[in-house]
Amino acid sequence: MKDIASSADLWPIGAMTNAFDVTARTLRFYEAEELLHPVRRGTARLYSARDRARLKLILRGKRFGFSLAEIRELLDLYDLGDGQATQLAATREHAVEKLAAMERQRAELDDAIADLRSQIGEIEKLLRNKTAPAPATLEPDGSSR
Amino acid sequence: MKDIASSADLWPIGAMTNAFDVTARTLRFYEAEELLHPVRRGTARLYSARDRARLKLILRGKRFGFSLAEIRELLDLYDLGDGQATQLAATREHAVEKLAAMERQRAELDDAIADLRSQIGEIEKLLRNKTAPAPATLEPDGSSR
DNA sequence: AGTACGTTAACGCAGCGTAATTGTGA
DNA sequence: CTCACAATTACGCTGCGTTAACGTAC
Repeated sequence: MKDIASSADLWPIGAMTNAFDVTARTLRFYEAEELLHPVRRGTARLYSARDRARLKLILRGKRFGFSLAEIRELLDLYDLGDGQATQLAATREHAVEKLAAMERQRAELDDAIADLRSQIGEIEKLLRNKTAPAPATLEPDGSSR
Repeated sequence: MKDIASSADLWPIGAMTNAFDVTARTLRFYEAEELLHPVRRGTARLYSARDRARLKLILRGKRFGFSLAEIRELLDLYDLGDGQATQLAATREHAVEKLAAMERQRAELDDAIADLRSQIGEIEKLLRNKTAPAPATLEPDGSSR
């Protein structure tokens, strides 16, 4: 019998470092932190498509400032356990909370973006009529919104 | 002559710590990091409305994970210098880049939010028909989109 | 006006806690 | 390559001892 199953899309650590531009050391570190769970063939690590998907999420999470702890929590939400209803319900709760937090974060980011946009507008205004005195920036108490 | 001008909305450090819930130590630290530039009366720090607006931006920036270095850059964009046209144009360039970066960040956050939403959908599907085996999560290569 | 006293804050530099690697020697 | 553990680096403060300036009360 051909042994197709054993090479079923499992990547060794070197392939991972090439594909994702992380060091092997870091992959082992993530494993120690329980973010990844490659299977072993003997002592060598083999990463499945699922591991690769998880790594992708990890790296994305890092890019916008989530800590590894937060990322682990997120990943756990994606790992539906054995499907016990109560367990699932708890996971759903947790996910909904996390979602709300992320949406708040996006709202703040939107505010910051809007502020920066209007600041660019101010700069361009100054550039157009290069004579006006135009002192103020940052309104005293831009306040609520 | 009444000395109205001297009390022109300048807050001592204690007022700041109360209003913003930061320690005096932290305010001094931010000053050392050139994020704030309170004026001095003698040796005492006095914070203007502009300083307060900046602090507000600093705290918001922190809330969504910007480093102090990034925040300082942002603040600098809000500080239009003496209005030299070339200088202004450079500032505008910089601001536009920063804006693009923030928009990329928001796009990634949107992706993460969408992923989490759909994951919640999956969980709820499982909760509805509590019999299905339903193994998979995290598509092998969710990829480009 | 002078002065005592309590509060508030300045200074400065070492140290701390966490997070995320990274190095090392086997 | 593996493992376990120590060391490092970056960040963001934080503690603390000491001194100085104020503000009100007498």
